[in-house]
Amino acid sequence: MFKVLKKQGNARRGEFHTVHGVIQTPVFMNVGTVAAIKGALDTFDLENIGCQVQLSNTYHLHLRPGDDVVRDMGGLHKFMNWKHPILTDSGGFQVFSLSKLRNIKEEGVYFSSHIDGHKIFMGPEQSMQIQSNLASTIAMAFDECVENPAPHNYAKDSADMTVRWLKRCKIEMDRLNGLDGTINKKQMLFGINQGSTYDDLRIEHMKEIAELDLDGYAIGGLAVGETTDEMYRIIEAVEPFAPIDKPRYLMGVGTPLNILEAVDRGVDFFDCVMPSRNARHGTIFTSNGIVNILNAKYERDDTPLDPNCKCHTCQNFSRAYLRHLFKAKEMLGMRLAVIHNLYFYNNLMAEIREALDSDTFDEYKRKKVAVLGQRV
RNA sequence: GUGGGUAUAGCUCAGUUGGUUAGAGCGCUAGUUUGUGGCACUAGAGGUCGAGGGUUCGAUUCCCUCUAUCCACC
Repeated sequence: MFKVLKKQGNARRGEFHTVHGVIQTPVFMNVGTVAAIKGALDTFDLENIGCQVQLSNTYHLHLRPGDDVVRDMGGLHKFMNWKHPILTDSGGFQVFSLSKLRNIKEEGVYFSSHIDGHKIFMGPEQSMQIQSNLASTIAMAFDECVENPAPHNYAKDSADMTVRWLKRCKIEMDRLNGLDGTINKKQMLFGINQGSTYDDLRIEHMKEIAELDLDGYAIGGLAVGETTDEMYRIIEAVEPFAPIDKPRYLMGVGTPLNILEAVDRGVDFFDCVMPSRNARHGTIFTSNGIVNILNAKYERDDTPLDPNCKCHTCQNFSRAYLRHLFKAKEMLGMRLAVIHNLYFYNNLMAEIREALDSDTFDEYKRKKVAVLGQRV
């Protein structure tokens, strides 16, 4: 159940109630594709960072260790010792991003494993069954993610099929939630809006899936080749047609700036690999802008990554030490950088929520936008 | 001491049968990263080719001397 506590313009401050606890929104979900946050973080680290929701991946966990293994171990929560909500991505995007040889049909997608190349079939029913075995809090619908730019007719056919797939997902999820052996019988389902960069397709698609009374609505197929302005325009076009009493989730986005702009346009949920991937490559987000910790100028810099940050890394270690760890390719460097970047993202969301609570979001956003893209 | 080898980018080495602006890998410098194939990708800087002399229209390349260094032998 989703409750909007406050609104400022289109920006929403809300609460999403789940069997695994309440999610305060707007929220950033930390990406742990294979039931692990890359950079050697465990779930205790995530608690300290202030992470509310973790995202894991249907496709990856199906391949390894196998969703049947996770089910037999009591589901993802027990398996990785995480008590809070987990959202599982459906595998639709991975088919699009990982597999070059894929054959998309009405029944589902035929493609080959990125690990050993063996043939795999996944359709809406398979995706729901796997996610039910994983027993996540929220399951995502199985969709086709179209790369931008795409021809209008291809985008329309794809969006139409994604609606048909979504209906099959809902039927299968309802069936699975009713089975005796199901671990999480209250597993929720989010639908995914598609339609490439075409306002008419996006709006028509959103209207159709809004009728299905799902637990939440995602906007997918963005940040996959279109410009940032197009992305904002699509969000604006679709927002009026998304149910107001359900959370909106912008999939795979984005930079801190993207998140501020999307919150301002009515989005509640986010996830992105950017804080963790960039951290592993030495790009650090700070309250003063972006730091590339590999830069020579930090060789003898005794200050923390971000002087205003309260994370474990900034409280205890210097830029000079972090740079050394990265140069030496020590795992610890990645770990400390990931801890910081994830803290930064989660803290950004906490500040956004506070600003919305105190009706100062506009002012907060204006201040942040001026600084976030800069290099330190 | 004798004989032989080597000397080219910060490092390890290619190369030129003598011919425009001398290459690679690593390192270095900077940039990129958006529902994550675990450490990726893109670009850039950097060399009077050990020193001196000779042959030649022209030498990093051929010859001589020196220096450094490695190996073997005494």
